[in-house]
Formats: sequence, C-alpha cells, structure tokens
Amino acid sequence: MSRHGVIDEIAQGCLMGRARMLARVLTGIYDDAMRPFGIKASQLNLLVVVAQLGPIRRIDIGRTIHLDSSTLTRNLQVMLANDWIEETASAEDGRGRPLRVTAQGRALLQKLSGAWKDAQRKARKLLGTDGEAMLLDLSSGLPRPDAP
Amino acid sequence: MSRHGVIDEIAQGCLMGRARMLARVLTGIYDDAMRPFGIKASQLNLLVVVAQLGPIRRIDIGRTIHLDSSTLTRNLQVMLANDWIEETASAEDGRGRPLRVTAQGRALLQKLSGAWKDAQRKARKLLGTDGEAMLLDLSSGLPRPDAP
DNA sequence: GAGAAGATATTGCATATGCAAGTTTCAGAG
DNA sequence: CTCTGAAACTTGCATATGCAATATCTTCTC
Repeated sequence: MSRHGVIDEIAQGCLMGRARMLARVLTGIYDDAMRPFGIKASQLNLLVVVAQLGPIRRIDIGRTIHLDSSTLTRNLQVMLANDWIEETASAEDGRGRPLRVTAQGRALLQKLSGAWKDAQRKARKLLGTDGEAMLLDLSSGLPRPDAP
Repeated sequence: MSRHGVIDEIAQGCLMGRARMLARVLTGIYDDAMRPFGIKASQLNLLVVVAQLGPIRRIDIGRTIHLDSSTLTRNLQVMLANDWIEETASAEDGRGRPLRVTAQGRALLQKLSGAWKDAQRKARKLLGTDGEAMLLDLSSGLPRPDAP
C-alpha cells in the first residue's frame, strides 16, 4: 500500500471504477453466451427493451436505460440492418419514429433464451445472492432522466 | 407488463444490463467532475492504478482491473501523449515495458482530487451506504484473471 | 398560414472495449 | 549457439459511449 492517500482512495474506492469493472466482467460472460447467436449482449439488452416496451421512440429507450440518443441512433442501426427491429411509422412522421421488434427478433429471443439463462446463472453465482439483489435494487433506484 | 416471460425476465433481471446501466450513470457523474481537468473518468482510473502499482506492465494492469490488453494499448497511448505516464525501461527490455506515473501525472492527481471527492460524494448519495458497500464488496470478490 | 419555439434524431469527433490474428522478444531445449 | 515455444504487445475490425452542433419535424402563436 502506498503512502499517497488520494491515490489509494481512488484506486480502491472509486465507485465508478468498480462499476465499470463489474460491467466489463459481466459483459464478458454474456457475450460468450451470445456469440453463437451472432448478437452482442449489449444488443440483446436493447432488443428486450424494444420487445417489452415497443413501439417505443429512441428518446424513451434512452430514458429507460440511461443511454444517450446519439448512441442509440448508431446501435439501433445495426439491429435494424439485422432485421431484429423495425421502424413503425412512415417517413412523414418526423418527430419520433417508434421502433418495434420484428418476428425475426422475437424468434431470436426465443432461441437464445436458454443461453441467456446459463449466463445469468453464472453471473448470479459470481455475485452471490446478496450481490444480485443489491445490483437489481441499485439500478432500480436510479432516478429517471427527467421526463417531460 | 407483457405476457412474454423471457422478455420480461431479461428486461428486468439481466445482471449485465443493470451493471452496464449503473456504470453509465456513474461514469456521467465522474466525467462531469473531471471535465475541467481535461481527463476522462476512465483515464483517471487507469492513472491511479499506474500511480499506485507502477512501474507496472500492461498485462498486469489488465489483470488488476479486468481490461483487455488491446484496450490498454490504445487507452494508454492517449495518456502517454499527455505525459501523465511514461515507459520505464529502455528499449532493450523487450517483453514488457512497464509504465509509471510522471510528475505531471502526479500533480494532476493532486489538482483533481477535490473534484473527484465531490463526484464520489454524489455517487455515494445516489447509491446509499448499503449500495456503496455492496458495490465495493462485489468488485473485490471478482476472481482475478488467472495469473501465471 | 408564416414564423418562432421546442422536441427528436443525426452527424462529427474522440474515447472505450474486446476478439482474432500477427509481431516482437525472452527463456529454455537441444 | 540456434531453434522453438511462450509471453507481452500491437493491429485490424466491429461495436459501444457521450458531447456538441446540426438537421428535421411538430406545434404553438400571431
């Protein structure tokens, strides 16, 4: 242990650092599980949001899972190209072109659900019951980005 | 709530999704705090690891904070260019060129420590005492990527 | 109905992340 | 001493992420 208080404090205690590390480790687990299906774990998470809440606008997806709109524009492009999701309204809509899951997207979700459960099991084992509960609780408690 | 079990289960319960979301929210808090200092929060976390454990090789940084080597190659380049860190050994080292913090890097750490503490306070407030303890605990309990 | 105000989406720029493949360098076998 | 294998690093490719600025479309006001 070094004698530089600030450095140690940040290195050991930074909540962001810990959260990012945890996210990296978990992402690895789920990405491994999803690889056979040609979908990244982060894309799966977007897909289930659209499947559950769609038709839903990008901005509302962002509010739900704390993602920037510009990130969504790009991440969703890949998913649109893969025909997992589609835009609902015609181009003349303008402000907001809500997205929904396609039949293919829904089928994919069914196909990979077993693999996802395996990954979830592994993650659960890694975190322990307490950890799992706390993580779910923590993320539920996050204040929604100001809705109008 | 929809009637599609799998979708709801993943949307609500995916530990990876929650962890990534939490990481995004926290990253926002610390990035805001670090912006005046011209350093990203993720870079700060790398910097403190080097400051605390340096001279340290990329691979060992990776093992410590669960980061891929290729990611480190690139992320550290920016920090080398900013003269926050430097390579220690002369070119004849070969396998492994350990990194250490520079005087400038150390000075930067001192300068931003107050702002970091503010961010940490905000994060703590957001997560609560329980959440904080659990997050620190969780991330400490992660199995070290196999050391030789 | 034209123009202002506001919301939504996209684009440019920079960084973060990881896999697979390739490179460099060291250490040990013979 | 040379060859070979392992370890550390780098590069190519693809995706993820967010800020600032811009574009687009809606609605409200006059």
